[in-house]
Amino acid sequence: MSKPKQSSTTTEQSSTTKKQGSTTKKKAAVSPSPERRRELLAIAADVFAEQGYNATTVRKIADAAGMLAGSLYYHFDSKESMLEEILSTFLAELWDGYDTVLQSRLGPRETLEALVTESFREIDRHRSAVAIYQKESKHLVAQARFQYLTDSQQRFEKTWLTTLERGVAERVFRDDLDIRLAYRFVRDTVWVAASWYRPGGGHSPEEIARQYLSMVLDGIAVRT
Amino acid sequence: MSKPKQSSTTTEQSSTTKKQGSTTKKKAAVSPSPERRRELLAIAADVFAEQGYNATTVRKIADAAGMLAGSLYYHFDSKESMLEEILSTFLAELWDGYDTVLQSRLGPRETLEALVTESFREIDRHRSAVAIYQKESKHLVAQARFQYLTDSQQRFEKTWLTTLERGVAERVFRDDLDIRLAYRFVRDTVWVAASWYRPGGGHSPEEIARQYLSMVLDGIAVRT
DNA sequence: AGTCTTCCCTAACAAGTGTTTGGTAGATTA
DNA sequence: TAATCTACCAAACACTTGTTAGGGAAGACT
Repeated sequence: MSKPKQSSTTTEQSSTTKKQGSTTKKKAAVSPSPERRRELLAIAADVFAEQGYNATTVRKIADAAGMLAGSLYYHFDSKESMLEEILSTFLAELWDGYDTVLQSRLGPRETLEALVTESFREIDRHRSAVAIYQKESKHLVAQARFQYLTDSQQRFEKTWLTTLERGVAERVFRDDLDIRLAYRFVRDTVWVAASWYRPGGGHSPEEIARQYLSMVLDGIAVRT
Repeated sequence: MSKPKQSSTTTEQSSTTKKQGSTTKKKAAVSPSPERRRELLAIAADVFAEQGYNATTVRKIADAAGMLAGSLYYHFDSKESMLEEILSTFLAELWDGYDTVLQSRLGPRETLEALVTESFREIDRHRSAVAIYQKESKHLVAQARFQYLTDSQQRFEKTWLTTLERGVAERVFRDDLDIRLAYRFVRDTVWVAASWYRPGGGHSPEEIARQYLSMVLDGIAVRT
């Protein structure tokens, strides 16, 4: 929201926009160390998660990092590119975990259990990123820059739907449910946990996964 | 986020702050018709829900309403008071519905079913307000002005926990589950539906409620 | 007829926004 | 020792933000 500078629509080589003119890509500061970047991104992610992306000013991030607003631009192109880097690294690691699960070619029920458990582990590791993803992804998908969010979402949906359909075909999941509703049900129940989950809160990710799976698979009612 | 004007901290009777000095309470425009207010609030709620509160400028709301930004202040004190009115009227109607259910003194399972069904009806009626509530309430509870959000949340939690505990005591709900986890499970699964639910999408609120209840109560696995 | 009331517009304001530019202290390298 | 590089600061910039003040057109009421 904003994007100052840039006068009209097409002309770009005008006056103030000098950018750079040396190395390879866009501008991206001089040569910041990757470790410091990660530190700052972790801080930014926490602030984004707590206050919301739009409500977070670069000055607040800088405050939390013990520096001034302008100094952030030594490490990052823009506030938005911080957000992008946070979300894309999270999604990359998430799919790393998912792919490992999917390559094991388990049965549908075991696949579902493994995916859910893996999801809770990711929530444990990337709590802030997950919270940001949930709150902001809906607006971001409209922007071309965040195309990978849409891609990921579609792959996500396909993965889950396939698993559920396989389960129905193999008679381990009920066949009297709207499968898309079931998908959203499973998906949402898992990820909203990021909004209240705090690491070190007595429950390990695996424990939470076990209980959630127990409820999702068998329900909360007593069997009669 | 902002709050311009108001120079220092305590002095208030300075220069520009004339406010008014006539009727009774704060300032609140002259005498806008309640119907027009409701119209504008509905529009504002849609924009808030779609873009997020902080990302929504008063000019965007005014655009959607076919008027200019300043004109909104004939009807409302501030952008924040629009948000407050949207959320408080939603919560009032929600508790209206809940209280009707609770006063029927049904059994725990029937209470749960009725509460969930009522929740989906509210999502149907106040889709935008629910979406706003979910995204923003976490930041808002910090502000004294939104104290009623905290109150409502606590009453919500108490209502659900009591119902679940009663169910466990009467042996209709499983006793091997962490009841607080079960609470969050039920609560979240219901309300996140607002993020994808669109009225007229083939499913009535009652239908969705039925399917959700079926999953929550009996699980998605086939009974063996 | 005139006065009031309702509802909006025009035009500005002060504060806050993301971002840029130039500089500089301290470590690293030549 | 001088040159270079790293990571930051200080100060500004163009723009956007919520909000206000004054005014005016159209109808309602006296």
